[in-house]
Amino acid sequence: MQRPIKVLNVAEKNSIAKQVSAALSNNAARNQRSCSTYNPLFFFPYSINGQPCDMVFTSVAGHLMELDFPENWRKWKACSPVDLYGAPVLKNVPQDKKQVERNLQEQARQCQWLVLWLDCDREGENIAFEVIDVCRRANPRLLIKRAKFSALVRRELERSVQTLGLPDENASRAVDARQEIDLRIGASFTRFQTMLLQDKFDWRPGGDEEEQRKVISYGPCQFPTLGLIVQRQWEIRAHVAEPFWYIHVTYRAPEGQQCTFHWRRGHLFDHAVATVLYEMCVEAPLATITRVDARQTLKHPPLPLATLSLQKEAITHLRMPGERMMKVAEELYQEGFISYPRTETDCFDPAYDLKALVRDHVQDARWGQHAQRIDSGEMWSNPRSGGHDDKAHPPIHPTRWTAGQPNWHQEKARLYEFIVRSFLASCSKPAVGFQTNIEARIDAELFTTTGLMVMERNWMEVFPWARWGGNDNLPPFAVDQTFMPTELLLKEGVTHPPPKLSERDLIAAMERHGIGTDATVADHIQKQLDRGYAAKDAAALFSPSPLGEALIAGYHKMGLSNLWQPDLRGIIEHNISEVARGRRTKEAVLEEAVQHFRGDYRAAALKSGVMVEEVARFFDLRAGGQAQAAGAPPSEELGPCPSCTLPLGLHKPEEGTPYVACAGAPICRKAVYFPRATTHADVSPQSCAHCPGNMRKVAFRFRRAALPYGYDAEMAACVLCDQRFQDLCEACGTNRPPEHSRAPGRGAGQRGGRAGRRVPAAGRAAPQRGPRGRGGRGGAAAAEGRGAPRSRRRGRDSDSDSDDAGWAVGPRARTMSRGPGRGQPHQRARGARYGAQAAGRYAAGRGRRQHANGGSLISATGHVMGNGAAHGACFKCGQPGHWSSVCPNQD
DNA sequence: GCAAGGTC
Repeated sequence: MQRPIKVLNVAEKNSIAKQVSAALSNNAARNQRSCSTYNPLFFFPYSINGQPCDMVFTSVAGHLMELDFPENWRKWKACSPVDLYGAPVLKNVPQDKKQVERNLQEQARQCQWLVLWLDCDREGENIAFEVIDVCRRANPRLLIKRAKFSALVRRELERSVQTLGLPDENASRAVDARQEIDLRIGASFTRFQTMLLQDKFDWRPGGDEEEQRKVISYGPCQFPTLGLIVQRQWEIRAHVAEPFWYIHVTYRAPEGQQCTFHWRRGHLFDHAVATVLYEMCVEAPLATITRVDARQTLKHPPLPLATLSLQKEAITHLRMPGERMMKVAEELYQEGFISYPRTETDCFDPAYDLKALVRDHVQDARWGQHAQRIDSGEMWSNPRSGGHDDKAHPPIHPTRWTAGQPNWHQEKARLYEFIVRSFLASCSKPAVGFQTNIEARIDAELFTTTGLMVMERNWMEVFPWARWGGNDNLPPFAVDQTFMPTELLLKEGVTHPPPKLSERDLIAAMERHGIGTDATVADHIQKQLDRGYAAKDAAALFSPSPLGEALIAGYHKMGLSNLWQPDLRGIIEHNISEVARGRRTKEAVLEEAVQHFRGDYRAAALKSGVMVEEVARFFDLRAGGQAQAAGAPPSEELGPCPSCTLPLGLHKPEEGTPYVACAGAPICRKAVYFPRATTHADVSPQSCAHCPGNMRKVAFRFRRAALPYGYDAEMAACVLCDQRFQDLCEACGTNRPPEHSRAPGRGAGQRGGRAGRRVPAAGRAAPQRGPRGRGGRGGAAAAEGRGAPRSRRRGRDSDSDSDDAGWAVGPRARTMSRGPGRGQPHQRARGARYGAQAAGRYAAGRGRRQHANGGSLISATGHVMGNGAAHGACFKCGQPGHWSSVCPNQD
């Protein structure tokens, strides 16, 4: 008989230690308190590959160590912030984790093996090495093993413990790199901003000294988050309302049923064209039904809840901010009513006994009946899978039934109810409806209407927040039937700016850009409010504070927008992922990052006057602050353009001559554009095809919703005649269905000079306009007069600094507007950001004169063709697989 | 007085 060895097992948190111990010991583990309050010990015998073991299971509570500068570098005035890029950093166990450390060391001394059961992600791997470090100091002879598990179910845990491996050093080193980058840039820019601005301005007139002192923090998650809020504010401000027209048709049947028809063209921005089409309808108003399509349709229940989806739902349905929701969920979890609330998993393990969980709720007065129907199988349907699994936690679900606890506050009861109902809904059958789509023709115009009858509500019965319904009083139509419309009107509408960001939108945007993790997204949002960078109004919509906007505008004017653009975090993540994959060393990535951000820091410090000037637009200088501010250089004097040596800022040539484009650098990356256009690109002599004027660039971001397929967010329009260069469908004048661009004969490129009007792909030089530039009459106005910020998500081109291409904002910056592999761009432009129905409200893009621009191409289908590139076909050569801006078939 | 990421 072999003598048992002692094995120390460490999990990331107590709940995992408890579950794994229970699973491996058949609920026979002996529980004992340790010197660490939240990390008890569990003892049980076990056998690993035939080797008898005395298992001791305990836990840490997240990271055991913290990265910081040595004491003498922590004093703010001890060094220049730029020195923090070269300062040493230390990893230490902070005071509040000393108990955890002691517990580990006490146990490690008595054990031969150390088995690491930390979460199977990068951070978990890093914590594993922290645990190793601490335990090895107490017992250098420890044998180190790593348990990898993909679910906390017995079979999987048993498999895991019999196939122990080694911890992944690369993953851990990636986290070390992330921590160091975050610390260095966070600390240096926080000190920079704070020491530059803190005492210079009267932040709260009349406030005492304590109120005046505020930390103006910078963080690689904080600032991209703030950037999203500010960017939206600028987009709202830049919106130009434009009227549009549409034909409105209603019909009321003699039996009383009624419906409203929607024009297939949506709406037109050309009043003349809309009027002509309308008059044609009025002259032959009898409508003919051309299509009746009726079918059963399903509405699926919600996916199992992960942290971010729960946050988004709680905000929408319970009006509970994400950060608050996490606190309440934490309480529910601590009391054992719900599962672990920080999870990315949105699919249940098939081995999970969901019916048992449901059965727990049949006694409830509110949802018991529905639970009963699920349990009996009548309502049961396997929960859908969202396709995400963090391999450590199940989706958020109730773990214990309660009718409510006397000490519960209202929010807690509501959140519990939401989680229970959501869980029951996810285990229920989909709702069934009967949808009828009708198409009618009046003259040559097509109109559609839809009716929906909900036949079975199913999951919606237990989930009162769900809405599904439509016109259930549709007149009975048959193909070829004719009717006289009750109303046939030409109505006018107007485009609206995008709404302010809601917390839900903000979370979604952060998720999309990889800013923060599921556990920290809400914290980063809360930090915007705590730091006074943004405010939330009564409708829970975010807008930047003057300080928040000034900070972003300041970096923007310095040409350092990469410090706040949403890609920042994604780029850091991308680089450290290379370390985790073993493709690059931690040292190389760190060195590159330090160089890059030190460069940005120096640039920011050199132009600090720009920041002071920006803040001075919103806040009064304090007594004594004047002198410093007066010495700051005005923002127009930013030094020479790195590409052409012309002074940055507005370069004004002789009267009557066109503005000079910077040869070889059509987009001057270091220049700024807000609030005054000052890039050389803005004053480049792009000439109008219709008049001898120069074109101006206009912000089109929020007009994209109505733009035809594949247009860039930025487009050019002539200052003098305001022609915008777009190819639009003259026949329908609206967003074209996919078949338009598939038709032969496509080729907007056949229109001369097209390439010159398009914004070049990031990282490529823009095609220079040739001798078409005629005169500069519009140039001055173009450059000076357009204060509206352009929505340029380009940042710095990837060739901006040859030594740090990996840290520059490259083509990723464009993925929101389009990008291979991210879905159909047109669909996303319309739907992804605001929802398909809402898209029309923001639609503007097509100038009213769009149809006057002649020279359009009529395809075989009678439609004017535009850029097919959005469908994967190049608009220049018509071939799929590449963008027109990188067309290999044409120059 | 700085970050972000774990967790309580």
